[in-house]
Amino acid sequence: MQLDERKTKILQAIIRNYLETGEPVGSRTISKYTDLNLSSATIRNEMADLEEMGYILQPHTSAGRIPSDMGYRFYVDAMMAEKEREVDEMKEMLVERQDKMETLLKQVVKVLAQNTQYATMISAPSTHRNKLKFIQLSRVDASHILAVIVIEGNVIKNNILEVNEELSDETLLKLNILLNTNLNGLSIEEINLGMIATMKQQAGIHSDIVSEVIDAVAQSIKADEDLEIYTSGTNNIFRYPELADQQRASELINTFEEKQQLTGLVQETLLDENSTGIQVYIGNETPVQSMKDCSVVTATYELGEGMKGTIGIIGPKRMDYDKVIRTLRNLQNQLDELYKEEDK
Amino acid sequence: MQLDERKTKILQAIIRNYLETGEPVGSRTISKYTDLNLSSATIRNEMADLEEMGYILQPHTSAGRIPSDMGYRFYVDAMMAEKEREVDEMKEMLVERQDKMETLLKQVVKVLAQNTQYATMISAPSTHRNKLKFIQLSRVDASHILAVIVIEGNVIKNNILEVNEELSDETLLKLNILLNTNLNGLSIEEINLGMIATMKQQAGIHSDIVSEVIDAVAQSIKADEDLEIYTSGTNNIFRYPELADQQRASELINTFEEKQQLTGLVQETLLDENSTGIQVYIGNETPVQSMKDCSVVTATYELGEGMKGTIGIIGPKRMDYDKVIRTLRNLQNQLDELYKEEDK
DNA sequence: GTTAGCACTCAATCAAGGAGAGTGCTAACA
DNA sequence: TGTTAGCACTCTCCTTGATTGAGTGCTAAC
Repeated sequence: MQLDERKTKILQAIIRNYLETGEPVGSRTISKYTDLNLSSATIRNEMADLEEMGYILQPHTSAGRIPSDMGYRFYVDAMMAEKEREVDEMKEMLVERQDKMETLLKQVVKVLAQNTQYATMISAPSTHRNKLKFIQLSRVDASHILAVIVIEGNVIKNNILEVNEELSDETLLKLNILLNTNLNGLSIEEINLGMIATMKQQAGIHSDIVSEVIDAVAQSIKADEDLEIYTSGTNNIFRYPELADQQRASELINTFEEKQQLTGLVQETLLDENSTGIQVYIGNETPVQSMKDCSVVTATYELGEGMKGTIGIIGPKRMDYDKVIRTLRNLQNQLDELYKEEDK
Repeated sequence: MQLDERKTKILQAIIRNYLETGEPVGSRTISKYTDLNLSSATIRNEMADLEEMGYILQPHTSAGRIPSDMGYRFYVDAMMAEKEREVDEMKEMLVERQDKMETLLKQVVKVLAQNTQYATMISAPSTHRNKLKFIQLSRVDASHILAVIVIEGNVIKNNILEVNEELSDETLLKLNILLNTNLNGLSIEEINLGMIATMKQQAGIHSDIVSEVIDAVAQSIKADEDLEIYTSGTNNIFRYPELADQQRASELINTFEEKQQLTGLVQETLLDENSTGIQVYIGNETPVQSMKDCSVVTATYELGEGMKGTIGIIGPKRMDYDKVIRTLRNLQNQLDELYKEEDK
């Protein structure tokens, strides 16, 4: 059987109606809702076909129909193919320029949650393709030195190292110069064993510290990478009865609190990236188990080359895909601009 | 009317039973549960008295009794007065020594939630009585310098400052020495205007930067102070039917996500501190509106003098007060030890 | 191919009727 | 005088059955 034009229209009408109401939609409703001028009986026949084809389903024998995951998928694909809509609203909402990445991300995710009324998340831009801007070792007290690592985009990491011997000021200065001249401007991947060997040699008796620092650099970047995720609007799930029962709500809330459960989503997103950077996961398509009754829309954002992060919106399957996608596009642009400004 | 010994025993029996079951408890249950050897009829008479006195109440005419807020209060006060119980379990759970305060706090709050099966929160120790350990300015690029501020307890704050003119290495070095010699070992309050004036004078043409740095120090410490709160186990509220309905759950979860709503709790706790540092808020006693159907147990912890933070456990009114308080005492001790170790 | 009509199904709602838990009160007992 | 047994009463909860209404599938007519 084929999805002819009439079937498509009916399917879309069903989905759109369901998105609004959250209730199963019957043949009579469609008969009046669309401008097809068909009787409910005809619609019923078509609906039976659509059900057989797997686009819609009945919660129980004498209820209306609701979209299946496959139905949503069809709807979303059709919509994504449409040309982009104009973007304007929400333009000013974002903030003055922010030094602190963390504050910026928290603000973004909050605004987004308020705007969409769904639960939202954002991952800090991954740094591992990024260039080291600056390293600084300082003595904190007799047995500890502080390593401050600044990465392009002004992301700052701190690390306290324990040392056995007390280091003199000159030694520290030397080490600082050594580290900076050798490593600045390099990405994490570009630091290879050969370089490390050379540096250790140059460091003489303090070669231990060199390797400790490099370990720290690698480690501290890796460590946070999969954890820096901010969320907002978790309690929006209670707006949607189909997600609000205790079992589901509890699991979802747990996922949002234990943020490392969200890393799967981030990874998946960065993996199967498409041209727009926007993806839609419906129901079981999502990589996070607890969201199997939700839809998830993700967008990749870029803060200069290589600095990619993920934004996610989590809501019911009957999410307002249109609005969500528009909002995310918009946000992508804004973040892009923000970066350019900062760079000036 | 007076609370004689028998009434007290009956009241405690009622509360204890209710803590376990969460169901209203009837006279027959108490008649068998206690070793008083009284018939249910006698218990009924006493219960009528207790109700009149306000310690218990009936959800509806022919249900058993449940404790009122006042009843809980009586129970908790009586319990707190008892001598401390022995502490042992959970001893090893805490961690190897942690450099990063943040990681430590996150771990603590998580372990606590798993242990108690309630929702938990912890506030980072307030720093404003604390001593500056170390300041370091570094040039990041032509127009930005990075100020790293380390405070006793190895709390690290970063701050990027914009400068108009490019600063030479020598200038930076001079400024670093100036700042450190003048400010190290001082608490935020001890930095007064006279000192700042002297420093500015010594800094000559770079006096702008001195004030900017000091501003940054003050600001960055203040800024985080009321926001660094970590939570865990939010979804534990679903274990308790009396908290799990949508309205309440949604509000609570929102409170836990918008952590600044919890600052009220922290402030309150630090304010009406008692000798043990442990407080119990029952129902409407809690300073956070959304928790009016919960009980909140808070503990003040100290990481060296002046570094005080708050731990909170939020659960239903029929919380296992005994266990919670024991656990918190335990934790206080452990954190205390941890600090001493770190100081060595 | 479309539509009207009818029989059928099922969830949701409501009222009625018990069952069960628990109470208050009274009268008897030690 | 304090305690207890017993009984009538109250109220929630659960079950049951009837009703309603939305929606369907099928068939026959247009």
